Amino acid sequence: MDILVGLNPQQQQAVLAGLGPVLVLAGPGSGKTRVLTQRVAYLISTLGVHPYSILAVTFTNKAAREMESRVQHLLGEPQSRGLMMGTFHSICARILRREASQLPFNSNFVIYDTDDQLALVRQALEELNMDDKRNRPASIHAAISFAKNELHLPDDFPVQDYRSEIISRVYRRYQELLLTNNALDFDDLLLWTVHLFDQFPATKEKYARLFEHILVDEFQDTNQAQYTLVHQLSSFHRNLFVVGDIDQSIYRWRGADYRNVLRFESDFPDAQIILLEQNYRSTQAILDVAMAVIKPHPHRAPKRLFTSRGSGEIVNLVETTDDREEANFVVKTIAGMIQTKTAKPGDFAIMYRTNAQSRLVEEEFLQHGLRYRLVGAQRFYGRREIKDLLAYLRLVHNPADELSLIRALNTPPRGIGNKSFIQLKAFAQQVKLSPGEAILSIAKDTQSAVSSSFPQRSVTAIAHFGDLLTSWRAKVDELPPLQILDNLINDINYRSYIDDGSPEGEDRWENVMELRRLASEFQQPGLGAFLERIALVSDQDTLAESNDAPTLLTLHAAKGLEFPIVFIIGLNDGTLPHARSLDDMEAMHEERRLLYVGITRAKEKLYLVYSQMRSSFGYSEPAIRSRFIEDIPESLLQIKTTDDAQLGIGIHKPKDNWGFSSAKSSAPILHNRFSAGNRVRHSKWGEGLVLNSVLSDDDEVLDIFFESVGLKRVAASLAKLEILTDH
DNA sequence: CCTTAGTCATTTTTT
DNA sequence: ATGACTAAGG
Repeated sequence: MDILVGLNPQQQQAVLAGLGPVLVLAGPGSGKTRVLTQRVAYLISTLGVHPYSILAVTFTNKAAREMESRVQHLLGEPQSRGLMMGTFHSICARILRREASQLPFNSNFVIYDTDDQLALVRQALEELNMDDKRNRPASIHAAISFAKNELHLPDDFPVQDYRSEIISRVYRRYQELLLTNNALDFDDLLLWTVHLFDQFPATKEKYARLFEHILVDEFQDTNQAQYTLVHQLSSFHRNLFVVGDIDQSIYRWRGADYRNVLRFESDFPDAQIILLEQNYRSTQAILDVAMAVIKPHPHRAPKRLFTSRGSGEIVNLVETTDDREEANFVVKTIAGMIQTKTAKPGDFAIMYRTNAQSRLVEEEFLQHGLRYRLVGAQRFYGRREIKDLLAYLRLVHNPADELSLIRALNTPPRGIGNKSFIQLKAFAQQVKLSPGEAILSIAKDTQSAVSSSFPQRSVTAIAHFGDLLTSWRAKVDELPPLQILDNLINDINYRSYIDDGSPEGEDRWENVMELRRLASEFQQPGLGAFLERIALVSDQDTLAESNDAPTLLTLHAAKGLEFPIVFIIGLNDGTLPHARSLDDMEAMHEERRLLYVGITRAKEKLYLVYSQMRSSFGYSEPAIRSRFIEDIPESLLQIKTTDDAQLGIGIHKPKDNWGFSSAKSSAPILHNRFSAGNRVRHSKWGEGLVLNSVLSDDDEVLDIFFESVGLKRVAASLAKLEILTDH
């Protein structure tokens, strides 16, 4: 049977495991994706299971798509049609749309992102006359989210003290607000689905009978709600196949509980347990470091990792002077290896603890004129122009969405301000409609609004907006998302609003074009699928398909991926482990696991990098190297310093008396355009005095003292500088 | 109603 | 250092 070709005995055992519960404990790089894929193929082709009777839960939607295409490839074309695959969140969204008639929202619900969720918490606080300074919205929201993941509804939210009383009341109001907006937050998707199955046993039974086989990846990162859901869905057939690795559990902070793996063993005492220990990804040198890092972790089942890939190159531990130099080291090293053809640009990954750390590295890439790809959904969807247009689309899809209405109503400005909106809300309440629906009714019949003490001017403006909304909605079931998007971009003249001809304006328009490209992937009429995809994109989903450039990503986003050459930067106490976990044992253990995940992403080469100084909030402070480094025996490491001559890729830099390093080493190709003593004018910062000018790579780096902002370091090619005096 | 200057908080990690 | 939010002016 060619489904088993190339699998080791343990992998085969997993693929062929019989009916009933199965727990696969899979170390990093042990081929668990292959096992999952081949098992699905095996179920369909050999056991004759219908694809639509199989539910496979993956950690990202991208992983689901990949698995689907691999299964298809194994089986030959159409046999895999109907497979239910996706993340917990996207699967729940599908179920909820189908079953919305039994629930207090309709199937056009929108999924609120983090910003919307916070806005709603703020609104709840305000309505309850609570101070949002004393009660931080973010922390209240975290508490609500935590409660939801533990399946606590407002009614059974445990109230023990003053703070939980506050949270309980905000939670209750927050939940009401979501429903009036016909909106769900991320946690609701899980919560409502569990609730649905609880309240309507017949519905639960329908799905439990449907899914003969359920497969769950990354089981160590499920939370209480997801665990319950898996139980409900597998309650009929009990064919539950879960794959996980406690050592790789990194989402405790969002409610995940690796003890679900242990709970599985006790809840299903008859479960077959299969251990995958052979690693097919990394060299032994990398695995040894990984095991040294994870070894001190308490209460873990000791797992041996072994590889047949040979010992490989020793792992590098690199000390740099500060974080700027850290970034410089990484990019220089990469540039060097690309130049000497030691590696391809797509072979590299740079991993860090916090998103903020990407910036210095990005700047360094820019300086070197190298392309890179950045993993992170927030960066794109957080942009103003994207949020604007999505607000319009969501409103067209679901007029009850008040948050989107507020955003769309006055972008671009059309004379409907706060006052008019308050009047609108009052009017809407009178006629028992949501504000969005009220606008539609005003467009139809201006008189009703005028008569209820609305100034004529705002009625006209609102009616105009209502006409637009009505016209878009009229075609929403006929046109694909791209058409709807284009229509509204035209109708509101959006380009002239955001693109003023400046470079920033062009960037904004570029982003709109990117959104159009995303929309064009959806051919079917209707906005539901498109909006849902956007709401539930994971960071990994944004990873561009073409991998011909180094990848920048957080350690969290790196989960499940692999790269030939990996740099893990910022290995300093306070960064990794993060300062926020210093006083929490469990959190500290999770930081260790996070580093373990990062290390085990590497196939050939690994660089662990830290620096003596780190800057945060703009100030540079001394830092000590990560405590986790101390757990690695020195014999496993090649220790380097960037002022070490042996490194020799031009990282060595003499220090000038400002404490800045200046790279005079590279042969100057250009001439200095500026010199110390020049007075210059900068478009934003005004006049300044050049203190120092240094040629670096193919640019001129200037230290300038501006009257307005003080000392700045700029690249002459980027900052448009005008010389005021000549010597 | 929209622009601007000043204040302030912000740094985990993400569906 | 940067950006988001608030209060005052056009």
